[in-house]
Amino acid sequence: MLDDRKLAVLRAIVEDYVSTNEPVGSKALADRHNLGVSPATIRNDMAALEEQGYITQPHTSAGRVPTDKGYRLFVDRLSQIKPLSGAERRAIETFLAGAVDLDEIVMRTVRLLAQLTRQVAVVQYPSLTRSSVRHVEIVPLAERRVMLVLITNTGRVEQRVVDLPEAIADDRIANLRAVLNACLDGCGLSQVPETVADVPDRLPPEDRPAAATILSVLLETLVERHEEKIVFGGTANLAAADFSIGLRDVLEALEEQVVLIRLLGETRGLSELTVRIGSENPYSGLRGTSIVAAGYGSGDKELARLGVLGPTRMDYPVTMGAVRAVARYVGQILAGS
Amino acid sequence: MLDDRKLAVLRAIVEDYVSTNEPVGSKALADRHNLGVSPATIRNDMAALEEQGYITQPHTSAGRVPTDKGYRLFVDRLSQIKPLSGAERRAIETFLAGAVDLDEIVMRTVRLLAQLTRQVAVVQYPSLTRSSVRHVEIVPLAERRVMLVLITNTGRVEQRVVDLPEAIADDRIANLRAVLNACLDGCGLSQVPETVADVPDRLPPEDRPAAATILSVLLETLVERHEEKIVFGGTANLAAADFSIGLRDVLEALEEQVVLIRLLGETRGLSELTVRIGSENPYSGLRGTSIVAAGYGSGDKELARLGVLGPTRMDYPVTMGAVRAVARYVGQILAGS
DNA sequence: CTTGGCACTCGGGAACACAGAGTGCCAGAG
DNA sequence: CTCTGGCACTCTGTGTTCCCGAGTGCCAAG
Repeated sequence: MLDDRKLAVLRAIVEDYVSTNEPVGSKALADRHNLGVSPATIRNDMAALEEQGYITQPHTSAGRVPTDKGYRLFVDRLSQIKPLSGAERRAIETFLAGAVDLDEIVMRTVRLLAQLTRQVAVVQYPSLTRSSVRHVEIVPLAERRVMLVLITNTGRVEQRVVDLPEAIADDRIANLRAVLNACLDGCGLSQVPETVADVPDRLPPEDRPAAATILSVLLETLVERHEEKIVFGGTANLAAADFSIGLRDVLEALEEQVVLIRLLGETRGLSELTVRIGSENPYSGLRGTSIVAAGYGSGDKELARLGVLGPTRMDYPVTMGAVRAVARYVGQILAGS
Repeated sequence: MLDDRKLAVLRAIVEDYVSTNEPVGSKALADRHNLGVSPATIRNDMAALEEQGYITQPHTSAGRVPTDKGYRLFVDRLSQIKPLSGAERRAIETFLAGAVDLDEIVMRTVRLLAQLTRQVAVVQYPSLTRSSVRHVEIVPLAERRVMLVLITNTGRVEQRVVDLPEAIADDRIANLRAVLNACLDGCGLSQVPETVADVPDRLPPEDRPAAATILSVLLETLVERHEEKIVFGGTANLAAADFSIGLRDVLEALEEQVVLIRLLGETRGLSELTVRIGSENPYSGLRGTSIVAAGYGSGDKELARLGVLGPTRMDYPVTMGAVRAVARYVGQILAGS
């Protein structure tokens, strides 16, 4: 069906189109890449490629442009992920190393990705469901009010103010805190509901109402925040890319947490790249945009995902290299802190 | 200089231009507003207004468009802030009331403002410098590692991991925590540096190295975070507004925390509105955009600022009404939590 | 299978004309 | 002195036409 030369032609078309943003014709191809054949031959190959839906022409007398299917083939079989330069790697490292807490790690990662790829960067906070408890703190604020602070092993901190049904002395709070921590230390967040079930039984009866209130807030926190937190940046790069049409749709999609999460896609292997090209992606407002995403995590556990979004016409090898590298570094930083 | 009719003409020009987005001519004005005079008279007035720099014409044979100076006069003397409808007020209230923590309050406020005004919303987190300490927590994580958590009266929580120079027992940490809280409870954050100066003296000598480390991190946190946290949303509204040119600049400005903070401007009275029109604002990339901002706070203390950014050609009375209302409600919510 | 030749198509830019909105100015009326 | 109607003038934006050139598809020959 597709012999080697046709594939070479497709690759050349994608590369040229990405770099020039103009439909590429047979003559230009023959000139710029030395394929060793004449424009006429290339035309025949192009006709075949078009026949099979890998490329298309915007209008009769124009050059060819890759279709989503064409990009897909390019990404799957015709390109190699381009590793970052040494300077870039070092830049990543130093830039991320300066972060002092999780918020800052995530914020810097967004900036980094956006700058590196000149695209819109999207980073998901380390998932609560896949984290575990590092510490639970109960801080008395007033006689009948405490603050519940949950610290996870990924450095994420959730806090919630709780109004208690009755006053409770500080030492009893200390006891409650001790019991809770004894139960939950290192416990995966998804196991928390089962694990705390027997906490009230270990407490003196008079503390149980307060404990019940606190526990219910704790569980609520886990449920509500199940909807993951996600952050993006680099939208200025959108304006530079030329898809003036649809820009509004893209911005809207970005502000919808839910859409954004679905965009990052499902997990495959850790730091395995997911590429969604144009119409492949689940949201109609994003025709014309592609997503390159990867999971990141510490050790071998994937904690969340990150990626970039840009025009279908993007430099996939470079972008994929950048996303993969950043995902790895973020994982390392997270493991180290 | 400017008699009443000329002012009425200016007002009419602003209103028409805002609603139609097209240069407005003398005939259209005479038709739509019953000023009681003929187009010719209006033309004379317009000539005077142009002479003095309140309006301008894009090209010779077009209608007039307000200048920044014209909008300024309009805002200062010709318009009344438009209060929100009852339905809108209720919507705000219920929407904000559902928030469980500070992050969520801020996030919802951004959405609310963006939706209400159909503009880009910008919200600053309650300032650290103007908050006070509600509680300091020191959580042991490992033998030589603790997490320092600082909770402010505005619900803001800062946390930082600290590596200690030497191991320290839990009960000694508890003591340190007690001393710290005793000193700092209710202390304004700006007073913290002086207040903690004598903490080491109250501790047994063997705890002082650890305490010194922890204190220095605490102070660092205050300094670093002096650069305030700020959040924006509703950028999709930018694409709808028609200033395709310069959109890139606007997006870039929005991603610069520093610029953003300066944009919100300085404090005047609480929930006093600040309006910056086009060239009045300090950042050159934002020619063509105006900012409407207000301070918000609980009680009578201004904690931070919020506002919206949109094209100079915006509906000031409505926008100002919305910003003012949201600022007030946020203040209330914050005071109540 | 490849290649050069050739006729054909179509988008986009240049040149041009034209209608319409809007202006400035002036002279006359109140 | 102020307002008004009339009038000539000046633009921009739009539609039309025309033509160039890039690029194609097809064909016949190597």
